[in-house]
Amino acid sequence: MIRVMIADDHQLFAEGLSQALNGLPDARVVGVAASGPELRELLANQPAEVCVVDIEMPGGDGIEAIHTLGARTRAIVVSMHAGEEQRTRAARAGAKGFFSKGVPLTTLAAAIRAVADGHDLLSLTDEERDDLLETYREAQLDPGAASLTAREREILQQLALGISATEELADRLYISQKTVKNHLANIFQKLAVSDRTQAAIEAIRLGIAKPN
Amino acid sequence: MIRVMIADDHQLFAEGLSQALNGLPDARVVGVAASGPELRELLANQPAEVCVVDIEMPGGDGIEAIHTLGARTRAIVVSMHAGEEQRTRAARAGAKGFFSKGVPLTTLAAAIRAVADGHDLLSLTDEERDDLLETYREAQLDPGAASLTAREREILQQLALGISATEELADRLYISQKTVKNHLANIFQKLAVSDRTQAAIEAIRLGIAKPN
DNA sequence: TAGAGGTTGGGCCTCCAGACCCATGGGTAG
DNA sequence: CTACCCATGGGTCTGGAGGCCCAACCTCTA
Repeated sequence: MIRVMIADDHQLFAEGLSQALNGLPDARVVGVAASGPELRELLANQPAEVCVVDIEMPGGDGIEAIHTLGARTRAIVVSMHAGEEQRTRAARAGAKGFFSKGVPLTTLAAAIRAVADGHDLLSLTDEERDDLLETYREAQLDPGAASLTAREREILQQLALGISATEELADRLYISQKTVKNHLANIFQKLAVSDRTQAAIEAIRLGIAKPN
Repeated sequence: MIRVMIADDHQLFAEGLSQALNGLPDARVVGVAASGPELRELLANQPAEVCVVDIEMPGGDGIEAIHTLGARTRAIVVSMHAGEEQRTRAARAGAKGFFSKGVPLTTLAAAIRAVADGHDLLSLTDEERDDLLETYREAQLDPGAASLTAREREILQQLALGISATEELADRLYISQKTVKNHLANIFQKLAVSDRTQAAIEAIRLGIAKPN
């Protein structure tokens, strides 16, 4: 689980991004700051692996805040305007990534994973960076969830959609009720849960069940 | 359920806001556009009650798009810079609300509910508007969820956290297992579900279980 | 003051969920 | 060719989930 902190003076953006990142199965937003100083304050009490910072913030902008982050917390800079001079400013400040706010969420998510893994996106060429991000496109699931088979995933998806009865699950998947129960038993073990209610909750949390 | 559409060329913002609004129990984002023309196209195939439009968009900005919305779909304009002249531009275009991107998410959520209810926030004084938003602060829950009692809500919260066993629920709430089962039976009826798995899913969907 | 609704419990019953065994066939990797 | 894993399915058993009925007690309100 990657702990992420967000710093942006536009609250609507910060809260939206926070919700979106929390929707990822492998990241968790642990704090939202509206300024550089507030970010430092939050980080003093709450560790985070990655920090998403807006370059344009009133009252001492994000660049200064990055300098004081320390080695444990790496920064990704986002900006409204993706100019080359802003990119170099970010790089000089020690940021590990730089993105325009026009990029898709999946790109930022991949960047967060890559940076949390120790990569410095700003030391790469555009092509190298895109290739690297591609490999981080999909969420690193929990060890338990990662070992789920395709069929088990199917069952979980249905379960998270509210299909909780064994009979209905069997009907939808065209298999016997006994097989459904066997699959569920395996799922319980892999996810370390004890019944289908907890399995459904875990499935939603892990993002296995696609919301629409 | 209020159907919301979002138009913003900053994809990161649009997707983040989309996720955040989908987190609300009484709203659902049915489309995300990156430009005015794309918004019109989406609306042609998919109705929506409220539309959140960025005023600054390349290639024919949001203002023009609002003109063509029609009576069913009402617009709320958001902007990076909350200038007075932008507000009047939005008002003249027929928008029903105007907000800086610096406002908290809850304010936008309240505005969406108010506008969906037929209010025109731009025809009010600041004070009147704030009062009105205050009354729309909390989500209008589904009829079923709305009739849940405080105790039933507590049970649901625990359930959505993964406390699925009757015994554990009873222990946490300091009541007998029988009472837990009675409460659950009432919850099932009110939410129109048939077991605790479906109840937990509904609780998460309705936002009854606070994520953290 | 009487009634309504919420919370707390009881009893009883049926049936299914989950735990623990097992076997077979198909695909894949060594 | 031989294992191994997966999907499929069987059997059995016990505990608990959910259905249905009921009753105290409390608070609030008409």
